[in-house]
Amino acid sequence: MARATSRQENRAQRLTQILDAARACVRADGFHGASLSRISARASMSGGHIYQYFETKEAIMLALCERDFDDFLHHITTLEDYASRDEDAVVEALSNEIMSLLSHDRSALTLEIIAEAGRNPKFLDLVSRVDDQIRSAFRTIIRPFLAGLSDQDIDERAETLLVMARGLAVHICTRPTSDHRLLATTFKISFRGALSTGSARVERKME
Amino acid sequence: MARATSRQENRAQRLTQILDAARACVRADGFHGASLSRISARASMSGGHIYQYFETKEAIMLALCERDFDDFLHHITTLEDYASRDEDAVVEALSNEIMSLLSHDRSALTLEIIAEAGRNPKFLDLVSRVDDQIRSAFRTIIRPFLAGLSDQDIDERAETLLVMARGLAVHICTRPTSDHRLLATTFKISFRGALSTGSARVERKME
Amino acid sequence: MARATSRQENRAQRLTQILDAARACVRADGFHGASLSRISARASMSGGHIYQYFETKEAIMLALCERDFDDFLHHITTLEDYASRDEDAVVEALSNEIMSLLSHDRSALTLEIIAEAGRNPKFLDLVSRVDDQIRSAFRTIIRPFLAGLSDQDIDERAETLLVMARGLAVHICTRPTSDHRLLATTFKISFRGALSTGSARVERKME
Amino acid sequence: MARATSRQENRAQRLTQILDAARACVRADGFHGASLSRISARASMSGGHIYQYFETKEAIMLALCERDFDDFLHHITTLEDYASRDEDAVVEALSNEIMSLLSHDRSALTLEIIAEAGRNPKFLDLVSRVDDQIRSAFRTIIRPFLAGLSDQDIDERAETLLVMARGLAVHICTRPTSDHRLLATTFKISFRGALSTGSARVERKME
DNA sequence: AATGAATGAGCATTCATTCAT
DNA sequence: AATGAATGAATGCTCATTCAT
Repeated sequence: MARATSRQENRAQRLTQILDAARACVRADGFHGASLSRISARASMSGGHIYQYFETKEAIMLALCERDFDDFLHHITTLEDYASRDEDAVVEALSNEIMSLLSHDRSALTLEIIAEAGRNPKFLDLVSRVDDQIRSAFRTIIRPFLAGLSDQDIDERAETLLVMARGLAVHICTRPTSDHRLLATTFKISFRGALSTGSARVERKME
Repeated sequence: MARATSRQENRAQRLTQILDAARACVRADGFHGASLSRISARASMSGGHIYQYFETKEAIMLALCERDFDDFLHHITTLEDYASRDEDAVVEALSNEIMSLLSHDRSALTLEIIAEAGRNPKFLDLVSRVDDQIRSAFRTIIRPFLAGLSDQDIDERAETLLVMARGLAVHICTRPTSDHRLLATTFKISFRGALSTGSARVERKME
Repeated sequence: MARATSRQENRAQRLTQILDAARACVRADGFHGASLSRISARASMSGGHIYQYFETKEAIMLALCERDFDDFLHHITTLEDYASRDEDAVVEALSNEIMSLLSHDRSALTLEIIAEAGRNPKFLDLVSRVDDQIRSAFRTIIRPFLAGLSDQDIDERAETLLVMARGLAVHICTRPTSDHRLLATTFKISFRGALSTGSARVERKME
Repeated sequence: MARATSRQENRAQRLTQILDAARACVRADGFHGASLSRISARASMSGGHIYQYFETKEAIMLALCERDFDDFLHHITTLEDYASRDEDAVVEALSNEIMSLLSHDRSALTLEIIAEAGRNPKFLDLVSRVDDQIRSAFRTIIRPFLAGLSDQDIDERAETLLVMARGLAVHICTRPTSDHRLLATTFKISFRGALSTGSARVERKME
């Protein structure tokens, strides 16, 4: 039993080693630029050994994304608790949470994934699944403040926040020196727009 | 003289050939995956010949991005004419313009560039320059509607629109089947938020 | 004692497991293509464990061939009983026996071995030993019908049958849909030629 | 024109270089054992350069076989001239021709191909095409001597010679020291059997 | 007896780039 | 201006084998 446990632990640790190394390499060289020989060197393993844990390089990348997304989603779902607070508090808290989730490290990986998703359906699936959950969380959070609106209206507003979150990830990577507070503020501005019932006018004009 | 002109024209045509081919290859395989042998085949030129126009593969990619960005900026600057219209008209018109600029084709290329910019300063420079111009255009457009606000306030709102534009590019690639009208609406919602002077409250809370 | 027996039995069973798995893998992928990891998977053993039964992959292959050849030879030697029958009966019976020994399965393996024997003396030894025994059996069978001929003459005729048997193995593999009855007939035609004393003329011309 | 010619010549020479090197490597290590790095070294070319002439290693091997087979077939078809000679002369001449075509070198390659054909349809096609032509040549040669026999009878006899030819190739590889005269004799013995009309008895007994 | 972790060399193939023509 | 021959390093991946447990 102790033996088996230690083996499983060892295996889990190896997986972590590989994914950590892969993450660092992807950050340095991108998905395609990250080579298995460099990943294995960074993981302090022989090249061949990695293939006892992952069947292909793509599998490593997918696992890496999944791990990252799982972590992200775990935090996202806790946001739903904000649904019961008052508007200003929610805007404030959610914006800060979003910003803290969007570390430079994670954002860079996210952009790699998104670029890859344009060509590889496996990655697109991953992205879609995360999108769905984020959208759903946002919907839950904003619905109480938009009592009179239709489901479609609420969906549009949730989508707005999702678009902003994606845009923030881009910004964090392309403007590495930019002020986080400024970025948080842009999210709040959009958030206010999304919570404003007055903007129903927009819809009317549209149709 | 006629000879010289024709030479220059020939050269310009070759450049176009190469960049068009490179663009198609990048869309199919990404920056890293696009190989010079495939680019040269698509451009109907020999592999070696390309090196009389570009020193490295990276130079091709940079030129490709520059060409795309120039085209984008040319359209963006024309947007500044909207500055004189009334609010609803501007929201409506600008949103539609943005959406039409963000073709799937261009968005996909933009994401490649952005991902690359995360680790290659030459690409980051390119992206930053475009960002600056877009931001500036947005500022010009929204300023008339936000008469009493400080420059910083206006900057925040312009930045919001820029973030949204980037987020929309992401969305267009990762949700290829999604409704363009929905995406346009999300931009409008943010836009309304950015034009709302009431959201000054947000700022007060922040500091 | 019982323990020892069971140990030996266990070992024998393991050997069989390995060789059966190796055979299946060789058939699927050839000598070179058959990998130890696939063999061990098919044998339901760990990769490392196999090395307690065989020192190298080559040793497995040699053992596999030996086992197959032993089985083949066991059948071949029983053919010598035909020596006492009348000519037509022997031609008929021996041809059928040969055909039934040359299953597609065995023939495919034989061809692998023969190709390997061309460059690996260990396999060549194996093949030579089997050849010798087949030749000897054929000699015993045909001698009664060729009373007046010299040993050399009889050797030539036995060799003829051996060549035909090898050729049939090739044919069975390269013409998988071909009629077994046709192949049996070709053997009979050669057999008749080998039993015909008239063909002594041929020899005379030769020298 | 001179330029173009020299280029084509250069290319043809390179192809020959590669195929010669491949042939030597296959003889030494077999189809799968022959590595491209060794082939390219033997051909005095860089590894990558070979891929401007052949798309895959398999393509090299197929081209190698085709070249060998073409040469073989070119000789085989000249055999049909024997059809007009008298029986003894034909037996003598054809047997010697066959033996001279079956050099050790070619036979070894043939065995590789045959073993491979069991798994790879592309090689099987190659072998089948050659088989068909050899069979056809044999048929043309023996028909004049078997005037009264049915087409099926003649087919059986032609097939007999084909089986012998294949068996001889095997023998030449597995008994490298064996006497070529002995092997020629075995072919003659079968040949006599195939030309004997008396063996019609065989057929009668068979059914 | 049995596992499977671990290695490092080797594989076929592709690549950006250079150069003689 | 234009070709495509040529290079050699690098890629993802598989292999036979060893070893600690």
